[in-house]
Amino acid sequence: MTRVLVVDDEPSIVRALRINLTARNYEVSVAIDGASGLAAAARDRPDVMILDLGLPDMDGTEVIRGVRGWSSTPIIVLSVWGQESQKVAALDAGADDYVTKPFGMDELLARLRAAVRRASPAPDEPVVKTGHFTVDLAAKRVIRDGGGDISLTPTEWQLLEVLVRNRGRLVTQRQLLQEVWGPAYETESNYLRVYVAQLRRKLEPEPSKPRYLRTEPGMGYRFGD
Amino acid sequence: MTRVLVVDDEPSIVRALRINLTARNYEVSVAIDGASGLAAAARDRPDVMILDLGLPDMDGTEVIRGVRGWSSTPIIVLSVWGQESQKVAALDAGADDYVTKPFGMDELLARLRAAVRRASPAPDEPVVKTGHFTVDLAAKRVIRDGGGDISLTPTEWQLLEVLVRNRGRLVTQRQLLQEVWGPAYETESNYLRVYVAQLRRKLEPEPSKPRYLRTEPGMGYRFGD
DNA sequence: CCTGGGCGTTAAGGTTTTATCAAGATCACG
DNA sequence: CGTGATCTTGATAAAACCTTAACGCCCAGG
Repeated sequence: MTRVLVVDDEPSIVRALRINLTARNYEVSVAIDGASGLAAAARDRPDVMILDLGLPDMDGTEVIRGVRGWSSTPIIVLSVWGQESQKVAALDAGADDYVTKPFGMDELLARLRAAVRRASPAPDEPVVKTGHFTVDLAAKRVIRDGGGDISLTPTEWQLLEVLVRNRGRLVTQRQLLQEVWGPAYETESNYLRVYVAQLRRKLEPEPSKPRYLRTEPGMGYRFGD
Repeated sequence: MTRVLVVDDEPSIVRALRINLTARNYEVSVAIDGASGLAAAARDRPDVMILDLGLPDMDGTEVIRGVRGWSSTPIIVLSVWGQESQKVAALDAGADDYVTKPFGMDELLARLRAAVRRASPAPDEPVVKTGHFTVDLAAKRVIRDGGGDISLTPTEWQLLEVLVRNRGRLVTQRQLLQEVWGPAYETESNYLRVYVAQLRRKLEPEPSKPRYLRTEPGMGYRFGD
């Protein structure tokens, strides 16, 4: 289910969006100012954001920059008609699209679909096989060779997913922490050690001699066979 | 240089776009109907397309679908005001953005920049091959010809990275020390000797007769084959 | 022939980073 | 409200890494 974060302080707009989006099977969360919008983006990891530029507490482009610092989640911006320069500033700050109020719900929904579609360009090989187990990204399953599911906790799964999507490539500790725990946890590298160890215990044939979940000391981890 | 394909049959718009885009250092090509637009897209491989929906020969969404069949080049659509359903159809067909005529050139340019930025996440050419090994900057990996990873420590990587990014060029000791250890270490040329030696031991077929990591006495080092 | 500077090599010490374990806190669910 | 699973946090031992210093080589210049 696609998760949408709406950042807007006008109750009528929030209400309209919530109803329409929920009816179309989006999962909607709402923030009513910039600061809580940034917090919500970090916490909820929405698949797409709808952001009103006329927020009470901070400039819309600041919010965009705040999110763009660590995430490439698509951002669709809302603003009143005629603010040409604002449009330009928002797009240059990293917004993906722009809708003028009052807007037609159909248009907004179409732009939303377009944004989400653009953002997910990875319909590639959702199944990765190694010599000892198979990871099915789409089905969220790990199957041991010779049969038998390996069950992972949500955090373990997220971590494995990031590594597998970048298989062969080194993923820095920062990036892992950011993508799994959020930008506020960039320095909590202990979490990584604990969870990498758990994954190794579940996946590796010899957990003390990791073959698939490899450590690159001082840099990060790498999934590879 | 970014290549833009404009598909529009209104001479005044074509002229305005050509002037403005050329002035901003885009390379502009033009087609005046849908059929030649599709042909031009296939032939020129533009980095981004600007497409007017009101073409004489075919429906705009058909053009979009035609391009989307084989390419993910960003498409920005132009159309007259008020055709709400047309917007929706175009976005759903695979357009990336939508601008209503009459439009402000600033806005169009901003949307163009946003579209190009989204589409090109990889500006680098991060793989360098020599006769004995391959350096993949993005994956932070060195692979020996004949298979087998060579693992490097963080400092070794940084040093190798600076040299490889400047391959063929002489890099002074100062520059290396500054980029790897920081400006305070400009004179610690002993560090360089230690780490260059380590890299040679790991990479060179004959470490005592360096072929890829060459010393330029009194000056610095050079990566080359 | 001697001397000194630049470079290559090596290895020990100290520091930082990582693996592993275990217990307390928190969350989800009935 | 209780229970089990999951997540956080801290401690400790092991491993990897960086720094530093010493020594030898080569070559140019005195």
